[in-house]
Amino acid sequence: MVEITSKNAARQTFMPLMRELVRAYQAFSHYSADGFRLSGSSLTQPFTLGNTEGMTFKEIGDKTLITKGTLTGIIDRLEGKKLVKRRTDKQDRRRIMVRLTRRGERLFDTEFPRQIIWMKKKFSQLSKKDRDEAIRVLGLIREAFEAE
Amino acid sequence: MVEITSKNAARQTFMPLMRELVRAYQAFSHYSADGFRLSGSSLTQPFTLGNTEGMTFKEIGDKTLITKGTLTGIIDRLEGKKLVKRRTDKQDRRRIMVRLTRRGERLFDTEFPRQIIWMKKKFSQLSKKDRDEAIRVLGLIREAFEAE
DNA sequence: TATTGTTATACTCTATAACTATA
DNA sequence: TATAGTTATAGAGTATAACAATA
Repeated sequence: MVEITSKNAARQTFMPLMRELVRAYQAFSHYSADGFRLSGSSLTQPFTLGNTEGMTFKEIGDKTLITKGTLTGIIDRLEGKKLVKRRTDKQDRRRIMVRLTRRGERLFDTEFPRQIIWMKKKFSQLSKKDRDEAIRVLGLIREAFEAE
Repeated sequence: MVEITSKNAARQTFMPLMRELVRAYQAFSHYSADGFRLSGSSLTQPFTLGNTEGMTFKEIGDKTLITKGTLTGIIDRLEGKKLVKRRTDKQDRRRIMVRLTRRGERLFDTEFPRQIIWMKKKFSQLSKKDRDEAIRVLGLIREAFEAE
């Protein structure tokens, strides 16, 4: 049924994993609770600025893999919504610190837990053992792709 | 160090998994070989039209979770590049079949294997056992989020 | 009436290159 | 010169609502 070629061998071996990774992430991100959608690599991820003293553009970019030009626009929009504010670093005036405003913090403090509760309902369908396994193997995948 | 509240309990329990899922996917998708980038839920995923007789807009939308208005634009662009073509279904003239052109097939036949080879280099860093585990737990995650 | 796909609208994310200000 | 961030440009994905054609 299946041709035995090295091309097909590779497909058989890695396609299912690749597909499952995409599908799992897609299901996860697409059905995130509204108002706090977790898109691929954007700042809407609550992992970035919440519970920090602020970060420079450079730091945010390094962490999220967003290029600086793109980041300016994203921060502009968040600033427009009064969720973050810019502040020039006094030591090095090229640097600009970005930090949550009170309103931004309030959003993270209210919306984020709501999101968590919703996530909990979903992730609870996995056993503790399976969740630990998931964390472990996802870490391996990340390391493999981060290398170089 | 950590407050013991139900909110924090949820964070402790599910945040690491959530974070690893996002980071692993991010690393995977961001470093995909150029020219064939795998974005979140777009048709650039080789899983959609390759090796099919064509699909209707409805079918593609259901499979990729892309809404119909968005899909029209995506197909327009692919058609502009002469990678796909539209054909009205004769039985039900409301339906339009989308199918790879010869050029589209050629792209999938050449670029896709190249992508696979690159993926192989990365995924090979995981043992067979870990890859199987990854497929299994990612399937569980997908099922949890797809339910309802 | 219901379904399939299109159009119009508006917004976000994306990268790149040229630019300004600072170091 | 090098680094941090902005601006300008161009393109792609996103959803929604109103619409046309067909069933």
